[in-house]
Amino acid sequence: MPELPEVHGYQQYVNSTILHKEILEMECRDERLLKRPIKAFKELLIGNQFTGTQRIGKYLFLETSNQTSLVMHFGMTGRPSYYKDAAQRPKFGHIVLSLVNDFQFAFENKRKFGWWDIAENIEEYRKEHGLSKDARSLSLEEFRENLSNRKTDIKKVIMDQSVCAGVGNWMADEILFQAQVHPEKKLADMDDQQVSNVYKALQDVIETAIDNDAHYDDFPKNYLIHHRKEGGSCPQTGASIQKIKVGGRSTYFSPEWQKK
DNA sequence: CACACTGTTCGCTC
DNA sequence: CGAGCGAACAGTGT
Repeated sequence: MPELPEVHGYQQYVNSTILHKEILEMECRDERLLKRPIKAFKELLIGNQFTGTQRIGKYLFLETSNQTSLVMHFGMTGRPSYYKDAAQRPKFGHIVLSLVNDFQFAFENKRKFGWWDIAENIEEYRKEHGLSKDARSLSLEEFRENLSNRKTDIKKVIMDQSVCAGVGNWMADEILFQAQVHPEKKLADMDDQQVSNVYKALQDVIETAIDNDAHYDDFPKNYLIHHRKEGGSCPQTGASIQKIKVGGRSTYFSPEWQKK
């Protein structure tokens, strides 16, 4: 599930559930989800509490009372879950924190592509991991800088987390649909106006998704997402939506509407 | 059985 | 060294 808007929602969820509550225990059922020895996480978390959060792209940072942050990445199938009764532990809640108020916090991760890490300093961590500033707070000028002179398809470029952190597969398709740009268009063949159209669509799609709590059914009628399947009907032209592979990912677009 | 999936990371080539 | 590319990772759903 999680691209930028979903992780934004997870951040709100964390903020309203587990901040400022002492962590008593940590249990992890599959340590492949941990980027460091479990001992390091326990030392950081047990007896401590979360004090705030930051989100950069799809990465969520949970700050603790001693500066160092817990880093969460949800992969393709992750979400947080807060519940009281241990019997309510979700089926895929592979990592669980027990809190002082008898509530539990589970990191659900069906497909196990998500992970936890530790960051001493969030800004340094961001740079070390090649993340741009969060797409939502990126200016047009910064967006242009991050594009530099990349040679590959525009879709691959905007999905690159060092260009505009937070964009994933469906958002990239939606952005390019709104900007009327073909996903295989090369940056070198785009003029300034087209680049700024992509930037504007990027911001619009993010805000629309957040306004609607990442609930796709509520997105505007003219969004591709309602028709994002092979043979779907383009909400602008009525033409048949086409499916291709770009950068190994399924890509949907409207042939006449999105020009190469 | 084959394939798809809203993501990242690794190893390889250029 | 960096960009680009394809495969790998793991599990579930159709």
